[in-house]
Amino acid sequence: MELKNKPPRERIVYVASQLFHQQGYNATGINEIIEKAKVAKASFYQHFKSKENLALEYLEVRHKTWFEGLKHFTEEKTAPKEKVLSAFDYLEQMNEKENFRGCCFLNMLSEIQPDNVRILSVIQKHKTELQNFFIDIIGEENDAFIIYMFFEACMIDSQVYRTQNLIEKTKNNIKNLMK
Amino acid sequence: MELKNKPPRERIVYVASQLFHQQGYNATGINEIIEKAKVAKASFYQHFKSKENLALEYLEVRHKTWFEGLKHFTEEKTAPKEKVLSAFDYLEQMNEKENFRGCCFLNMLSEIQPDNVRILSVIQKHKTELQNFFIDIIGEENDAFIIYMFFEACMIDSQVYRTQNLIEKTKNNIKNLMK
Amino acid sequence: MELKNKPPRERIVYVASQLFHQQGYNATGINEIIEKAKVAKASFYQHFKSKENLALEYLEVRHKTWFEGLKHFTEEKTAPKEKVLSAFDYLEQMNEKENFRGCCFLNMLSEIQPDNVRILSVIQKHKTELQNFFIDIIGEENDAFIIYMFFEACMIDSQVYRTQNLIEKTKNNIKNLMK
Amino acid sequence: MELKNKPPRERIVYVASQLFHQQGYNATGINEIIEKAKVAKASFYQHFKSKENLALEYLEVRHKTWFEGLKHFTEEKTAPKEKVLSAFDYLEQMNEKENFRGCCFLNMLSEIQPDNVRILSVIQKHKTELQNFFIDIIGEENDAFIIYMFFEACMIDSQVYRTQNLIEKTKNNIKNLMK
DNA sequence: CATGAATGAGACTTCATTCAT
DNA sequence: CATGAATGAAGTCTCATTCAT
Repeated sequence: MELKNKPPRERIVYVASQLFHQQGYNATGINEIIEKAKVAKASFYQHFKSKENLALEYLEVRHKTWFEGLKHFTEEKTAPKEKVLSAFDYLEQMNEKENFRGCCFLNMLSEIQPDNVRILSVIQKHKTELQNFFIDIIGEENDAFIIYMFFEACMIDSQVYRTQNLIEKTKNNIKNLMK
Repeated sequence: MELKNKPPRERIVYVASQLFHQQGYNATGINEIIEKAKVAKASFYQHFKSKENLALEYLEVRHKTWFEGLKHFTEEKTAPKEKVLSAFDYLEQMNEKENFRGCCFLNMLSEIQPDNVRILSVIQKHKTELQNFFIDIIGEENDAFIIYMFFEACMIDSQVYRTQNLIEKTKNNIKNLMK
Repeated sequence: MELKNKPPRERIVYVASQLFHQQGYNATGINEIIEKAKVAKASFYQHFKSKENLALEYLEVRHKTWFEGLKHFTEEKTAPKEKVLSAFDYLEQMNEKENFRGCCFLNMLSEIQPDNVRILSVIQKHKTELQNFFIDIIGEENDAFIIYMFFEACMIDSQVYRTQNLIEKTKNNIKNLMK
Repeated sequence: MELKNKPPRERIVYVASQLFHQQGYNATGINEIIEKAKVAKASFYQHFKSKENLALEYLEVRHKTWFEGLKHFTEEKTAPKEKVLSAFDYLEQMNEKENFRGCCFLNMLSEIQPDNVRILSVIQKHKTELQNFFIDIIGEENDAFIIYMFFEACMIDSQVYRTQNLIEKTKNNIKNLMK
């Protein structure tokens, strides 16, 4: 992605997204962001009232692009079973692409304070949409929640062990479970 | 827990455990720890070479006590199904007790850098032992992994929504699935 | 020198120069520097990436001003002998002015670690320029080195005993040696 | 040198001497000393009331052993010229042996505060004895001071450039100057 | 809309020293 | 004579944010 020609605001969001996801939210300082985004400090605060506001934008953008990617991956399939399996393929691809850093919403959840409702609600919205995604595919709510749980656990497990092992196992299980 | 009469090292670990779990690792400074543990800063560094070393001890202690709690909860049951169900009861109880802060190992995982092998391996050890815990109960490995995935997902989900809803649903599912 | 109206960076360098030279490099903390320079700590680190970078600037500035002083002292003389003698006069004057603290490059040399190439090379540059200064005046290299050695030894000796005694003796010797 | 079987006090002085000379006085902490000397902290303060007292002992010991080494090097020669030349040989040998760290008395001088009379007087004593050493050999005071200045300057110069170059030049000069 | 300079508060860590045993 | 635990002060450096231009 060519940053040079993008407007400052986009550069900030892009750089921050990389850094927040790879090193964590608290471990990433404003200074590092503006330096790598080649933006003056005051310009940063012109666009974002605070670091937390940047975090919100980061999550919103991620929410959008992540689901776009997911839908792009699954839309070519028609059968529910195939759609579900390609959701797990998407997971594997993202793990490779992003170095097994897991779910950036859950990572953020680990770092925020319990009273931070603004960020928490974005995280909740994201997970609720994921649940609805599976409900839409599968139809039956309880089964959809089981797949959702597999999905969440696979995401976590691949972050813990930095492998796709459990995802592969789970795809096999799904092949047997869903007729 | 009465801190006053405990030796400084224990006070440090106890206070740090509370704070790391409730506010996160990076959000908790040495200053806050020593102030609440009523310990001089240099005393802290006499006991722990660095903050990371304290993190390691925190995770090791947590690993030990968490499994003690889990085993204490499940050992009175004999049937595998009952044992599994009480593991989820344990989860619910911990959520209440600790304000839905989720799994401290996964929270720490979100905050460390990818190259931090020391801490990562403690996290991996913990999750591997949890898998083995379910394998021991259930016998069959694939089924055990499914329960493990339910467990992980429930832990995450209750941290996201600050409710026990998914845990309750999952316990009902398990009652039907395991005959 | 009126500090109040100077920009922060100059205030820092000026105050640090005084303190480094009078108390030594390691004995002078950032806190003392910023307090006396009336500058916030973060402002300091905006201007200097580290204390060592300040040390480098300190030596560079000193290198420049010290030679300016030396040349100012000697340029009014024409005969080599007179030029050399006024170099020693300069030494005496600096001793009085700076409380017999000796050569700040040699003082720094005592404090740095052997692998600190950045600072070492500034020190070497300074001493090489001093040798060249005497070579330019005297013409013959071996004789110039003898004067250089006298100069170095006098600088050291006056720091050890806090007197100008050896300098006076040496000036007399030079009067006899150089015809 | 086998440290294990020596009494604690000797171990402290030996270790401190190495560290003070190689890394500097302020850069060497008590903790590093007692750790490498394998001595408890309180034991250290049983033997030395303060770090400064250890510094004094370090300099006193060094003063003794350094002159022993010098005399050992020069006593086999009879002619003044030869004695002087072997003093410079001693310098070269010490440079090699101690990694061109220069004169530990001058290094200490760079680190102490101007009002530290206790340490200053040890340094002065050492340099005075060196002057007397050359006076004893040469007889004539003024000539002796010239040799003393050569010696001091060579010591400094070899610390600056980490070479023996100026020492070699100076030995050649002395061969010509002293008939 | 963009900027470099400045900031108070706090980060983690080490200093030389003393105390109770 | 020896010791491990504890300490107040200070060390260097970074945090998110604001200000004047």
